[in-house]
Amino acid sequence: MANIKEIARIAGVSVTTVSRVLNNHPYVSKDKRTAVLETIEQLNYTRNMNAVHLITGRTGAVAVILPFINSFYFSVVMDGLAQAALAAQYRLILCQTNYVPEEELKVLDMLRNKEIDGVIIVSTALNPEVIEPYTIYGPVVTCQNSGERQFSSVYIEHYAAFRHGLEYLYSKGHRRIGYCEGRQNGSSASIRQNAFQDFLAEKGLPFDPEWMIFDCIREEDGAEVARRLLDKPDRSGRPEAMMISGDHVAAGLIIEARKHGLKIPEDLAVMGFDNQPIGRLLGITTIDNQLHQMGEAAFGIIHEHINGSSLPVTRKLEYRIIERSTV
Amino acid sequence: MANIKEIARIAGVSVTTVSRVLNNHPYVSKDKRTAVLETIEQLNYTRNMNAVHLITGRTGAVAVILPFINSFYFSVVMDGLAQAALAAQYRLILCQTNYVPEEELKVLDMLRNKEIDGVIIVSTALNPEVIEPYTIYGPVVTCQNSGERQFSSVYIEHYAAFRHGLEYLYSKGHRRIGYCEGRQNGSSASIRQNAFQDFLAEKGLPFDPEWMIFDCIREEDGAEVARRLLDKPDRSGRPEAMMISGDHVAAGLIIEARKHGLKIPEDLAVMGFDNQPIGRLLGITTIDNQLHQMGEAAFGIIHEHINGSSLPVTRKLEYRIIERSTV
DNA sequence: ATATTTTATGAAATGGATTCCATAGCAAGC
DNA sequence: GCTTGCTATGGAATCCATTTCATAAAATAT
Repeated sequence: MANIKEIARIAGVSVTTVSRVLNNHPYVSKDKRTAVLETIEQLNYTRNMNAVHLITGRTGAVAVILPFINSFYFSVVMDGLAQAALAAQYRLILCQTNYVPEEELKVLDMLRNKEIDGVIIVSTALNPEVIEPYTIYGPVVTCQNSGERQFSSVYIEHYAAFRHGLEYLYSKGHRRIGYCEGRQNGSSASIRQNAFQDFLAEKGLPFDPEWMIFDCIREEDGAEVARRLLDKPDRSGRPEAMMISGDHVAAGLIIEARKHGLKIPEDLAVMGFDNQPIGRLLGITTIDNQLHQMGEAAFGIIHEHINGSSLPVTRKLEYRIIERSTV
Repeated sequence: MANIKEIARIAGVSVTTVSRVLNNHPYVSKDKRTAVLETIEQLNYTRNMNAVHLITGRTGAVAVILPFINSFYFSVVMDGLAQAALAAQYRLILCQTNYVPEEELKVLDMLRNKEIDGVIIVSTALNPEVIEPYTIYGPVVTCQNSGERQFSSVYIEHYAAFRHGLEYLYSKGHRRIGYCEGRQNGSSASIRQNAFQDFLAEKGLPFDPEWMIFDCIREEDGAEVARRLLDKPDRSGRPEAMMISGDHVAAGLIIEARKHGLKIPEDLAVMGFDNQPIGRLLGITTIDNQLHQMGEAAFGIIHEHINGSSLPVTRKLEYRIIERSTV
């Protein structure tokens, strides 16, 4: 109802003065300031932020693109983002896109439309070259390695991390190694797959396509893998060790395998990924990849971009193996 | 750069006509329409949504208040919300508040400021009477039962659901029943606590304050509870059954208890809550409380409110016991 | 006493779209 | 031949706050 003009009229000052009071600018006399504040109080006035956004060209909001929030990986990254955004007094628009490219493009269009100040892409179905042109409208930060681009990124070196895990299995004497992955396509998944295949090739280890299993998303998928491996009557037809991206999937596999009397790690070694609480509980040896820090860093970078720094940044995060008892 | 005025000038029409084209209004001749569309294409024009928000008084965005996203409960509800919002072409602003009242009030102020069209409160530290006055600025929906209020809510009947679980334990012959809860305060937690105490009193069952354990948030807390219970040398000093709000906590307890040689459910029956994937994996008997549907319903209600329906709605969701093998 | 800086204030332009209201041509109805 | 209704179009008001520019008084410096 009430607007700045009315406040000005009633307080007997100009709209400029009201705006100054609102924004804590100096050069407002004490009496006028109190007059304005009193009128604001009386009329229960607050500014219409849409008008502010229009004139300032800023909204104090950043969009976050991810496929779904209901997964350990994304909810931890999101928590890191949200924590940082809260501290910086920024708003996050959660754009859960289900990996639908059109939806993701709509979000990038929000940047053109000036609805948001920046976009953080946690995971996307879009190719980097599709994203790049949007950077002229505002800062974009990805949480995936997207090569040499005009936008910033924060990521863990999946290739190195995964190889490191494989080296660890190797050092423990394991030679027949299998591998479970989530979605087969997807940038980090294919990087991990390369790491896996390169490693086997370099070490001259046996490669059995049946030991490379995709679409392991949920706990139950891990259990299913256990059943499938146990189906093999011949023990030598089974891997000795499994590298599994996602501790929850590893947990499913372990619990199911134990049900069938398998000893972990004696009969089957299991190496997880993501350092999830369930992994800690079950004593799963895993690779911590600092998801929370990734979120924090991604927000930090976009925040800097919004406040002027225009050069793209590439930040690699550390990973480390957490030795527990499943290898 | 380019605005509607410039498009109008170059296309040789009025701004009104451009606006009509933009909004698919009828009464625009074919040639003018194409002229406008071509000019838009040429100048790579998109509208400034902040101007649209200002004049229309709508933003197409809804804020979601919750303490943290990184937990099963909240991420599932959020997923439900996000799914519904995507379908309705709405944006969700994730306001992770850490249960800090000032932050929550800031979000409600966004409603006053017209930055958002509505607020969905998944969980809050604020009392309903503090929230109520904000409903004059726009629709508010809570995911907690907040009594007779001027705003809508969607919730499961925690009291009934919890009692139902207790009845189930009772029907299986358990008499010495313990209870694990997350935060001690918090509306649904205290409702559950009442249900627990009322039930014991009515059935004349033994109540030991040591069997009522709070601050069980994480898996590890459940493991800690197991250790504490096992410390009791005397078996009759231990409960026969535990009612645990949160399957992940139940999982922690079960895994730790089994490590110490306890048989579940023979030595200790465990009933979970929330129907989480980990519960399914471990065969935990639990209560499903339709969290995803809660999110969907909450969005549905706020969407209806935004589109006119002003009467507050109260929607109760069904719950059901999922019988597995820990009771 | 004069020149300069600091403080205080407001008018008007700006950001960019939507929509009410007015006007007019043209077709159909009686 | 006259009224009513539909299609098409534009002018101007509206939404509301920020900021530049101009002006003037007061305070400080020379």
